[in-house]
Parts: sequence; C-alpha cells; structure tokens
Amino acid sequence: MKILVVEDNKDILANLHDFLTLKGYVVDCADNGLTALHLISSQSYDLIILDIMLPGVDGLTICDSLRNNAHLDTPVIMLTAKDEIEDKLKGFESGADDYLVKPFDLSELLVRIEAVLRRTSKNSQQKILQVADLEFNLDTMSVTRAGKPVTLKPASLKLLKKLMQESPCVVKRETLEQLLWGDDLPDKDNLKAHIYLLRNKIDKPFANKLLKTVHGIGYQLLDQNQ
Amino acid sequence: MKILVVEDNKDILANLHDFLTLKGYVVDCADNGLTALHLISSQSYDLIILDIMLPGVDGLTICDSLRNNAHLDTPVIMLTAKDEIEDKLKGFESGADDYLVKPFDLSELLVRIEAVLRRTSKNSQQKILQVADLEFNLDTMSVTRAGKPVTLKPASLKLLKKLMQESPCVVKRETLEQLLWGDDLPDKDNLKAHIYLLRNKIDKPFANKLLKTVHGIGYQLLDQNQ
DNA sequence: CTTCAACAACCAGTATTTTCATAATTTCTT
DNA sequence: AAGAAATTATGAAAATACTGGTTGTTGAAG
Repeated sequence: MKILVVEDNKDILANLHDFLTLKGYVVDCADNGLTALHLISSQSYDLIILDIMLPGVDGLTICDSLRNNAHLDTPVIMLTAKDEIEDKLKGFESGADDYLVKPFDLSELLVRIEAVLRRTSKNSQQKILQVADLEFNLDTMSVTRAGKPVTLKPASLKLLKKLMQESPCVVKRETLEQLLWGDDLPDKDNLKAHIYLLRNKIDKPFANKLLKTVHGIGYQLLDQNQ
Repeated sequence: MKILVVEDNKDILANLHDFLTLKGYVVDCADNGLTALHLISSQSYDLIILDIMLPGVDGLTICDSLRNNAHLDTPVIMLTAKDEIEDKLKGFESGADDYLVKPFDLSELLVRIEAVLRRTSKNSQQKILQVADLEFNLDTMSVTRAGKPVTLKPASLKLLKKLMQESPCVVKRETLEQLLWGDDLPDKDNLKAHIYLLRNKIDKPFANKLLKTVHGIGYQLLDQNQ
C-alpha cells in the first residue's frame, strides 16, 4: 500500500512519514502543492493525505485536479485546522473521502485510513484479464475471444485464469496440476486432456494461436504478434 | 430528511434533537437499542446516528442487524467515547459510514452528516433494483416481473436482492450461503431448494429466463437479450 | 392448534471430468 | 540426417460429480 502525504509543516510531515512507515505503508512526502502534483502524475498511489493549507497550490485545487484527471479514484483524506470548518465542506465537495481536524490522534488517522481503503478497495480491483484479443471477466466469469463469447467448463476456467494471470510466463505442469487437483493427483495424462479441451475452445477457431506448449516444462499464453 | 438519533444520555439526546431540528431535519429519538430497532423496522430513515454504548442492545448489534435485513443502505454515523478507539474499527466493519469521537463539535457532526448524505445519496437513489423486466423495490420490499407483482418469502428476498445487486456478476455459492445462514451452514442441498423456489417465482412463468446456474461456482442473474 | 417457511433426503437427469488407446510431435543419439 | 526414445495431442467412451425438482419433516409464529 503506497500513500502520499502532502503537508507543509516539516515536523508533522516527518512525524506522519515515520508513523505510517512503521505501520507498514510505503510513504512518499511532499511539502508543497507543485511537488505533490508532480508526484501524483508520475506515480500511482493507493491513498493521498492532503493538507488544505499549502503554499502555492492548495489542497482543494489538488483534489479538484485529481478528480478531473487520470487518477480519478485515488481516495483522499483531507487535513484541516480547527478554525477552517467551512473548508471541510468544500473539501468534501471537491471529492475528498474523509477529513481530519488538526491536531489529531495518529490512531484516529490510522482507523480512517483503513476505513477509506476498505471502502474504496472493493470497486478498484481490476477484474478483467487480457491477453491479445482474449478476455476473461472475473466478475461474470465469462470469456471472450475477438469479442465472441467462449463457454468454458469449470476446470478450463481455472486453467485459463492461471495461465492468463501468469502470461507471458511459462506455467509449470506441476503448478497447473496442483491448481486443479491439490495434492492427490489423478492420472498423469489428465492435464493434457484439459489443455486439449481448452485449446479447442480458445485457439482452434482462430488463426493466432496463444496457448503454447513448452516441451518438458509446461504451458504458456503468449501473443507472438507483438 | 429524516434522522434517527440513538443515544442513552438524555442530555446529549435532547441536545442533538434540538440542534438537528434547528438545522431543518426531521428527528426521531431513541434512548435504548430495543426502541431503536422497533423504530427502524416501522419507519424509513435517511440517516441513523448511533451511540455504540447502549443499555441492552448495543450499537454494533443494531448496525449488524440493519445490514443483514431490509433497510440495508441506510447510512449510519457511529458515536464513540474517546477510549473506545478499537470499537471504531468494529464500527466500520459492521458497516458504519462514519464515526465521531465524543465529545464532538456540533458543527463537525453537521459536516459529516452532510458528507455522508451526499456520499450515499448517489447510490441510494437507486432504491429500485432492476434486471431486465424484473424489479425489486427496496423501500417497500416488493418485487415485480413484467409489471406483475411477485410474492417472495424472506429467504428468497435476501437471495434475490443479493443476486440483483451483483448482477451481472456471478455470486459464489458460499457467498449466498454465508448471506442466508452466516457461519454455521445447514445442509448443503439447502441452497438448491431455495434457488428452486426463487426460480419458480421469478422465472418459471416467463419465457426469458434470468437466473442462470454457473456450474461449479454459483448463480447469476443475467439478461441474455442484451 | 394451525399455518407456513425453512430444512433435509432423495432420485433422476445432465454436465463435467477422467480414462485410455492411438496418433503426432519434439528431442536425443548415433 | 535418420531412427529411437520421450513427450505431447487427440478423440471418444466411461466414470464421476453436480444440479434440478420433489416430497415429507421440523420448528417457529400467530
């Protein structure tokens, strides 16, 4: 989990950095708005902790630009001074997910971080695997090749998922066997039959064959046209 | 906007009531868990403000029962004493949308109320679930297919709600079992019977079958005609 | 006591996996 | 480069696992 902390008070900044690092997060720091914007555009964060009052570009502006640009769904926790209550509403309006009033308890921050991450993590999972024109939607458990639906049986689905997750790496035969049957393996020719079934569905009707055999090792999904 | 405040300290309760009424909300009060549960089941609220420590039925229990029953999406703001920080996490786990540490600023409460209402109002406008010509009104807990009313039993309602919320995603068998029976599962054939009952009601009388079984995984509501 | 929803047990029908014999391919050896 | 050895592919049939649909029983609520 990677967090960006934006705060102009160097003491607080160092404090937050140490605390969050201790709690197992990877932490980047910025003490002004421009640096923050630069980091945001060049990195991908799971969460941004943002002070409203900043020299130069302020927190609300950063939050706005975040929502209107690429990293739309990165959650934001705002930090505000006690006498800026009106700013809080603006903060939420600009798309913050939560805020904290300074001075705050570090444990309180931690709770809110976890809550926000929990709240947003459900939606942000990438649930579509893709190799060439082959797509696997993990939500609907449906597979398409070149836009056309492909119906697979449970064992084939498991196999394909693993192969797509590991693509373009080779998956060892034992790994696949382990995946399908755990520790008590049936006949040793069994995997071949399943690979055959899978090939019939996803490769046979198409010119560009993706499922390669790596002799003596295992199998691999690979698009040779790139 | 109608708010339910649950708090056993009568002073605080009266205070909150007056403040929120002043701010234009319609406020109901409860000073114990049982009264709260009773009100929740007989009324529809836009927001519930819930003290964790309550005589009899506590706040977490109320929140749990809320999430496992009809008014699933009513947002909840938890109130906790300063030394109950651990409870906060539990609060979020049981499905609270936010929390406040006592003693708190009334203006802070107001900001969070508005934030929570804004955050949830987007989703909660969606109080009618819809899949093809099948409709589920979460307010009245009534279901219609092609405009005709369908009467469902409690277990079927839970099942259907989940399936419609997740549609068109596949819902794993275990997820549904978890939903109906929690951790101590009854017979494994039981879910089949319930699916069967549900099918009889929502699919059997109609040509376009929506409730699909995904062999080896679970079930799915899906409109194939689109 | 009655009623109704939920539960468990069951069989039949269907879908999926496994097996097995044979063909094809790759790799190794000379 | 050719043949032998090892590995992998193919395809259909048999075995297994899963699901649908019923029915009788249980248990709780009114």
